[in-house]
Amino acid sequence: MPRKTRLDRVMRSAAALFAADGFAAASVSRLARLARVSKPGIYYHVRDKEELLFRICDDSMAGILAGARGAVAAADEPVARLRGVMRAHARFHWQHPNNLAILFGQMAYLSPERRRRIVVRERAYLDLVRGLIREGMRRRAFRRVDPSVAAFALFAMLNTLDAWYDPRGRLGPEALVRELERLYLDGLAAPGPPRAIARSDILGPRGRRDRRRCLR
Amino acid sequence: MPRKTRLDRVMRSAAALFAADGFAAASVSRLARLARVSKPGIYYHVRDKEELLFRICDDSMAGILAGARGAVAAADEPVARLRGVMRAHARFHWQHPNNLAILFGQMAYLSPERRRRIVVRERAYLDLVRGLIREGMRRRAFRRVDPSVAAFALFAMLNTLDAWYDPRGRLGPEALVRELERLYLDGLAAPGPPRAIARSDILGPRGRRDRRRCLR
DNA sequence: CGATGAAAACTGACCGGTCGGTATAGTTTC
DNA sequence: GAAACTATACCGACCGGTCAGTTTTCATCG
Repeated sequence: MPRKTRLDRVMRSAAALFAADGFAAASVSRLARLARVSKPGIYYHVRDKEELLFRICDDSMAGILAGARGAVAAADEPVARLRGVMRAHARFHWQHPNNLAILFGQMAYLSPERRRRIVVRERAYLDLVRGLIREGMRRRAFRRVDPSVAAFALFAMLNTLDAWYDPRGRLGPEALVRELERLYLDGLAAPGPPRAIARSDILGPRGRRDRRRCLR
Repeated sequence: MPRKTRLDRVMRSAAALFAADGFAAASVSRLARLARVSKPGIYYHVRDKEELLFRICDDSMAGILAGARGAVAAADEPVARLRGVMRAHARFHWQHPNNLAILFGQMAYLSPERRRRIVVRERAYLDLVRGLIREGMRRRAFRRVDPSVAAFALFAMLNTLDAWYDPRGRLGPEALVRELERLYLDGLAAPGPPRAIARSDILGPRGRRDRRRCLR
């Protein structure tokens, strides 16, 4: 009955429905039923079905961008800043489980003009991360990589989380994001000169429990 | 007029259409027009629209799996094998630009039974890569990571290539895949003890042209 | 070799149903 | 009394899929 609640309920249901069925396959009638609103009641707030999608994408990009900017402001070292950005991105995903999937997978259904408005914000996010990587390279904290490729690889990892990660599984959200940080920053290959004797070989075997830590 | 050409043309057009419009938004009439076939001519070969999607997914998974197994057989070291798998995956993507996007983004539209058949093959691919990572860890070629997370991160990078990589752009396919290999294996962070002097600092500045190579 | 006939490959027209969206008229809420 | 709805009925467009009938293919036979 309060003004905002109705539209909010519609938007929330729309996010769930679009994420589950895809924008094209989701029907407004089903959305109305799901949100316990009449169909004209939806069109009272919204010009067309596409506007629902646009609002979801727009709000999501705004939230992600705000999170990233906050993370950058909260640290002054490139590695810490990038870690913060990754955590903020992941946190947004836990809090809005549907939105990233929609943003990543359904944005193509927006009209060119509306899509352009999202792409602008997306570009800003990309530029922020690329700039972070470039700054890290300047400060010798990062290896020389292609900043664009590195940024896209990061987004790929984070944006597809919902496709394969189950928060109720073996790894909790914090453990997962730590694992991703390590993987992205340190890579998969063992450290040390490629063909030389690895440090761990010299140090000899240890207890299994903290193998991980000693290789850090 | 040869038997196979017609169905092949339909399948090829279907892959293009599904990738461009999404499975739900792609109509069989448009597909028929695109493939220069009548609509019943499509249903002569195929029970329903969904079977088109199933065939694309099934063929794609078979191709990717075969490529990965070939790459494993062609090398005997974990790093080389993983590189081979990454290259085979990327090569499949260049050769069938639509298929990975469909496999990754449209598979949800399959019926449960058909989807299960794809998931089984997908699981085989995942297990292959996870096994590769585990073997590499045993041989001390890889750091101690969570094999599942590492495998999914790899797939995320490779499967979303089409969303942001333009083969006609600055980086050619070979250069890109090399960059991804380096990023995935060596990570973003600069090597060496975190707070010690980096080797490049001792060696002093060099010409810009081969900065990259000297850090390898 | 050419005729042939049946199976295979294919087509134009059409169907029931659902879609996004609207019109109208009435009801609740502040 | 305006804003925020609901109920209902409806629209034209297009959807996936089917049917009855036509063309093409091709092994077989004279």
